[in-house]
Amino acid sequence: MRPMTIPATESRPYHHGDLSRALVDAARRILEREGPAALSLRAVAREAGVSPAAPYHHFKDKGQLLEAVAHEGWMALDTALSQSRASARDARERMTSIGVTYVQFARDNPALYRVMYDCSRDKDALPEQMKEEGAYCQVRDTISEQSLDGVSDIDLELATIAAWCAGHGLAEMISFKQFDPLKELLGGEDAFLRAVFEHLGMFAKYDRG
Amino acid sequence: MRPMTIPATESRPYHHGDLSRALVDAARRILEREGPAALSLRAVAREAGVSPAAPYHHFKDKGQLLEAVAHEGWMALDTALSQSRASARDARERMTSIGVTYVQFARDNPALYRVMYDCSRDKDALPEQMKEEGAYCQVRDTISEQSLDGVSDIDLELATIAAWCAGHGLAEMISFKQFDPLKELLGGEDAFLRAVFEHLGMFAKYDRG
DNA sequence: CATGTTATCTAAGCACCGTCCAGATTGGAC
DNA sequence: GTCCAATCTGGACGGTGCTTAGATAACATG
Repeated sequence: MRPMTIPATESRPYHHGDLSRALVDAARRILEREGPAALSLRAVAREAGVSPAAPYHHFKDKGQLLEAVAHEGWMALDTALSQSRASARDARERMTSIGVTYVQFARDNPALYRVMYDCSRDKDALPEQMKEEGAYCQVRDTISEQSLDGVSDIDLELATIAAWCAGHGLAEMISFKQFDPLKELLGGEDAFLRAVFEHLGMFAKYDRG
Repeated sequence: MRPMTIPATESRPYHHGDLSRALVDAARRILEREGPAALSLRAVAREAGVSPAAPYHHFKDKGQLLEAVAHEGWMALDTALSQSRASARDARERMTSIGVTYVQFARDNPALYRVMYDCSRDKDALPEQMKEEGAYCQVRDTISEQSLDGVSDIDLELATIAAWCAGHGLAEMISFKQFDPLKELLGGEDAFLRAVFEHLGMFAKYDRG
């Protein structure tokens, strides 16, 4: 007695169409709406309108789904950083700009940023791709661009690590909203970020200016 | 038929004696033996030889138990840092020493360090006590000791934040064991840590030397 | 010493979680 | 049209955090 006519117009026409895509989207929606604590596999399946076991045909386990979400986070960070680099006037401004952009990304996407690093913490490793062509490379390239010619590869790598550590540390501290009075004193969060990065003075050694 | 004589010699003589203490100890034991993922309330109760509901008479919920564990972590970090400061020869060495000690603490107690910051992440705030008399103060005092006289309070606070961020960031990166080749190149992890801190160069502005 | 109060602990149960399995459904290849 | 393989569902298992009701035992009071 169920219609055999045009079931194609239903909201779920296919088996599900592209469920892995839908699951990752659902996860990101939950993440923004309710935060990382509410991100259970079952909640994601519910949000996608599918049974709790369905995700297992597309992801080995919950961790692998979260990795897919984290991966999109890293790519979003990539584009944010490269936009920031492109819009900066000179090499020096590019350095500050990329650092501030990194921290702003973490501030504006706190749940996503947390998933990105939680995945890494569980695996005891940052994503390989990030080191080979992603955000980490952009930091290294930016440092390299404004470095003096005699800087060795080791120094360049150390500077990149130092910058990355400082950025990540600052990003986490920002989420612990305890510097607010200081921020006001300095005239807003952006000014605060720039001030901290200045105090890191991490690039003095390489600065062409 | 159970003996009414000398039940006092049993391993559990009292109701439980000091269960909150026993629970925190059990939690730390599990943490070292099996890592943060295995740290469930029920596992802690099991390890302490007590029913799953017993902890609720001593802690409001699981988070509060973890906070107690984290608190002990912060205190342990406090003593490690002050020992490090006390054993350093001059002010400059004290700066490097406290930074390296911080990262070493995180490396040597990875599970505990993670619980410490996971608690903070859940509460969106670092522990108050840390800012008022704990590790954070030690960093600020150490910077203050070697600073030039004209340095303002704001600059001192910014430098402390910068140092803390760099230390925490480095501590997390170290746990992602991806700098190992570089470490070997530089002759071991300690040399690596010192090199990174040098590249941060964060105290150039204040350095008396 | 008997009594009652209070803190502590247990047993059982709730809703939820991640995960697996048997079976139903479906799209596409032959 | 038939079969196959991929996909999805319903149901189950053990685990989790947490609550409630009731047992137990230390302690203060008479």
